[in-house]
Amino acid sequence: MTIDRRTGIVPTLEMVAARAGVSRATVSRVVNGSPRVAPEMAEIVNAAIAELGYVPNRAARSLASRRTEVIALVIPESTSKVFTDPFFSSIAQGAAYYLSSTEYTLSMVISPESDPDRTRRYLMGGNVDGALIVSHHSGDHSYQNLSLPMVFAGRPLHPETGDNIFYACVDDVAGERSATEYLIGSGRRSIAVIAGPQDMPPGLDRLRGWREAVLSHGLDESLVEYGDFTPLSGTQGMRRLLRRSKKIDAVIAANDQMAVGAYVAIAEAGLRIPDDVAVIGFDDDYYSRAAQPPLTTVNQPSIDLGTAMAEMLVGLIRGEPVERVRVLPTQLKLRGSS
Amino acid sequence: MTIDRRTGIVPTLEMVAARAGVSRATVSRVVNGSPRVAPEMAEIVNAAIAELGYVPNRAARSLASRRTEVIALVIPESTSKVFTDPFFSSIAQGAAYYLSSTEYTLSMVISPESDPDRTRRYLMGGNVDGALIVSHHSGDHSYQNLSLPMVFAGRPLHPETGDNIFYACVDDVAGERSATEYLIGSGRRSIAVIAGPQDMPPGLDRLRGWREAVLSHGLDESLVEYGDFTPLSGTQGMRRLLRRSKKIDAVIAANDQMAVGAYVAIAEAGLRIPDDVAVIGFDDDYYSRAAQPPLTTVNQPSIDLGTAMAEMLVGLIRGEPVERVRVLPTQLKLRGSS
DNA sequence: TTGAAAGCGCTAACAG
DNA sequence: CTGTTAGCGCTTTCAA
Repeated sequence: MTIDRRTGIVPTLEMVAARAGVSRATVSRVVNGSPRVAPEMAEIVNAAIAELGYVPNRAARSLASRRTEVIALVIPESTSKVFTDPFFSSIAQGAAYYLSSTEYTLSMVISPESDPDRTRRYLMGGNVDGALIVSHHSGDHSYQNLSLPMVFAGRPLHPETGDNIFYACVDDVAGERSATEYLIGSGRRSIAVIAGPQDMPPGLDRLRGWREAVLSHGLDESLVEYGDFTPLSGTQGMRRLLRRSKKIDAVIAANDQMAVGAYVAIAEAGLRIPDDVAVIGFDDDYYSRAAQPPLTTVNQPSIDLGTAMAEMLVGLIRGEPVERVRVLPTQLKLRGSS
Repeated sequence: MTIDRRTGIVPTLEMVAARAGVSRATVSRVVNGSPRVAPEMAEIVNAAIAELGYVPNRAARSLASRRTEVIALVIPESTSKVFTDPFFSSIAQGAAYYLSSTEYTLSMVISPESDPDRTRRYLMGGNVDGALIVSHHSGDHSYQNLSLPMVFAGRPLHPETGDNIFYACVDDVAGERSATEYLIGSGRRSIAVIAGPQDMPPGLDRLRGWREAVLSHGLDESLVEYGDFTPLSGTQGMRRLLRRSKKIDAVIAANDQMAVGAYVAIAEAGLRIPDDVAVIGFDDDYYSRAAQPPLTTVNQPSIDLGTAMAEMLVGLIRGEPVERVRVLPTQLKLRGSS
């Protein structure tokens, strides 16, 4: 027998019970894998389920159990405009993958900045069991006071306010430090940086990683210019740097887009990559691979980040012990620009 | 009063009714915007709703009304591996945006190719009111026989089988034709093509667009090589083309990645873009913008595609008349490579 | 225009 | 280990 919406022949738990000659409670137990069912009984019930093609009704189950088995992936509207940003897509992908192996379903919620209460009401209205909150690089944890299991992407901007929040993040400091150290190790001595905005954790942390590395080797730590993560700002930042110093033999940008933007300024100055100036980015997104020469960059495992977040959240919902913070390692991808 | 999960103080419709001094039925009518309520009554009820911060319980509503207000976005697992592909992300984004203005919620479903029945059961188990099906370039409509409102991305591979299916797509033929005609109009006379796989609609249609254009101008239609949409295959295809003819003064690739791959072969041959050889891609993704010189390409409105699909689906679900096919126009983006 | 009453399909005590 | 019995919170006839 097949389920047919039009004719309304959707088998119910009650029909399964009748067919198997047991009570609804028993069928429910079998469906939910309760240990308190005799194996033979379970077999009979399972046969009936298979014959009827029974599928539990989510709404009924949710209403009775007070669990929704839905997890929200909350994306602020402004960042969703750059949802094509591989970073978000990857997180969504990682989360969706992990959740598909659980009983949870991933629901995408675009949170309009104009009406954050809409999202708050949705989250608190018993629609979801928990939420994954992704806000692009901003460290904005404006949802953090809802009493709902939540896991954030990235550390909070102000660590002191985040005493009680759960998040997964990438080790930006270590990533940028090791990239810088790689440059030092390959003989570069005048290493500039095009930093990101200093009001978001990745901007701060990546700059800090560079600074730690140059300082610990006694190199110049003054070669800093700031950009806003766009390619154009990378070009402009690089122009300023080259104007300030002729000796620059390497530059690190806080993301790939700015690094690729820097290519333009380097070419304008008649310099060659990597012979005259080595370039390293951060993110390992499309830009780095499509660049000519391909960009050496710090890979951040964004799919794993999504997986980690989903794992933590499911643990939280199930009441299992969960570490408050999960820091994922980065990896330097050597390509042609360094 | 605030909703509080822990203390269980989630206001119910019944509480609103008590507070407003009316029956639950009336509250329900107000919540659902029924016209059969006296305005003054509605006002009183709305006040009570606001005071209590009442939010309807989805599960209960769904159980009683037999509607879920959930729409599935189904992504085959294999294509979700390239979910970072801007094409999918954009469709998801467009759909999510549109749906956020409706009562529907978008649920991401990754469909494991190893167990398609899992997805079928999910879709037919009363979990969703409809589905958006995205399968990368494949024209695979294996879900097309489910009796559930569905809208596909892209035309079916075999048009005759798709008699009764709804889909939105981009006009690949016209897009590639106009790109080719642009090249002809700017004086190019030996226009080669790096075509995509011929077992998926975009591969077929884009090649056809090129062919229509060159034929209608009496130009050589033999300069065809095939790739698999990867940059490497673009490089290889271009090498073969250049080996076959020294006169090639333009090449069109079926996507941006192959076009950027072609850059490499063109450089190897000591030729310059666009002076010696003009290059045009298709998609307008990151590759085209990051390329040096920036790639002229055919933009496909993939966000709009997602919006269109969602719109069609909601129409279907509501029982409104909906056109079976929606074809979105492409746009030639002139950049530095042509 | 409003209210009363009967479920929607399932879970979860509580008995047995 | 299995069945009985209440609901979960809302919509929806049907009367009034």
